Amino acid sequence: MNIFEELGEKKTVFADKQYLDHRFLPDNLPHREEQIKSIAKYWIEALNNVTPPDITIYGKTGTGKTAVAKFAMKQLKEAAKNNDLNIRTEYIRCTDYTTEYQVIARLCQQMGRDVPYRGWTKAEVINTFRNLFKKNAFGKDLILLVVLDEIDILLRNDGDGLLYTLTRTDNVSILSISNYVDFKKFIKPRVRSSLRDREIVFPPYGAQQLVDILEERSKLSFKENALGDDVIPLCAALAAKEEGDARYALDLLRTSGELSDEKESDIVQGDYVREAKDYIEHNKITDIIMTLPSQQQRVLESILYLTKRKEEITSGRLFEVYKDVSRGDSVSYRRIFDFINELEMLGLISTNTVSRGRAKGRTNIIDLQCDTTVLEDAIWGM
DNA sequence: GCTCCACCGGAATAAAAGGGAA
DNA sequence: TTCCCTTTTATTCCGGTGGAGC
Repeated sequence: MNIFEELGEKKTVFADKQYLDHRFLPDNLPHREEQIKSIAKYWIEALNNVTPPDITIYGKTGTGKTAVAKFAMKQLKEAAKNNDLNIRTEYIRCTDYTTEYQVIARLCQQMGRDVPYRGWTKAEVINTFRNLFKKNAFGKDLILLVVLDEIDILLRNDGDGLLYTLTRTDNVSILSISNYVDFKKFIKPRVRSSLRDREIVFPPYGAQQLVDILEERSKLSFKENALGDDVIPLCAALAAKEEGDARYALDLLRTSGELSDEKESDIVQGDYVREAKDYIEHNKITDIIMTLPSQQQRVLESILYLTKRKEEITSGRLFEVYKDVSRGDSVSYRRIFDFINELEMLGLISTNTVSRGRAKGRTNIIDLQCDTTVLEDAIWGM
């Protein structure tokens, strides 16, 4: 028998897993009606052939920002089609397109103009982009709504040039999505003044709200009676503790189901959820570390070494150990400073700057934020 | 040969609080 | 006790280099 067919016949608690993927866009988003309406209230201008105001969305991970934005895009596209208007919506994730050049080039490409990744000057690309709005044979003005997801990443990396360019292009409206409230500190005043944005805040989901979300999705994705009574409340409770992260809740539910299949059980048990929690945590860390550049792995290795020796990790001591580990092939302290910041952004470590007076000066105290055994497995193992 | 940009490091500036002067 | 200075490192600013697409 064919091995794929054989595996395909294995029994499962799932009806269709795809509905548990956080990228799946459901037809309705429970407990986000208000936020959708807020966006619609501004974007409706586009249907009157007026460029809508810019919008900024804040909220922690898994609070439905991306889903709501995409939902609004879809709805607007439908409405525009019905009214025969020339409205375009483009979604760009700034972790994939990390500089002004890349974003503008991507926008050109998505709107049908071929632009090379390199070779052109920034000005050429921007001109090409702006020309898209000029000639319009059909008389109707083109209005572009750009969704910039995780814009804080781009601002940190490349500055506010992109926002400057976009706000100074007629008929472009920006919807920026950020995990951090303070991302505007990266925007200089000259740009901030032209970014007259409306702000919408996404609060974390509460446990009961997460239950509603999970129940809706589980109806689509699990077979009937495949879930134990306590499974959804448990997933919701655990995710509520993780700052109301719906993505995490969905992950837990899916992984619990997968564990259940592995054990060839007909019903997902509450115990599997707890197992799933460990599994996800372990995998998350391993994934992050595997994709880390080797220099950063070395920094992490040094931190692990010092943690195991129960030494207090100051930035100076870390640099010493790092140089030792690197054996000549090391980068400067200046670089390590950046690496430490990046590791902190990833949630692997935490830092705390303290000052110890005249004799000792300032230093960073670094703490490992993940399980040492998991980290050891990831760095040494495999 | 041109451009973008990831990666890098030097130099300047900022920060905090113990130490010492008053 | 108060206040300011010193010390040491964090943090920022900025420019250089080289690989890669064109």
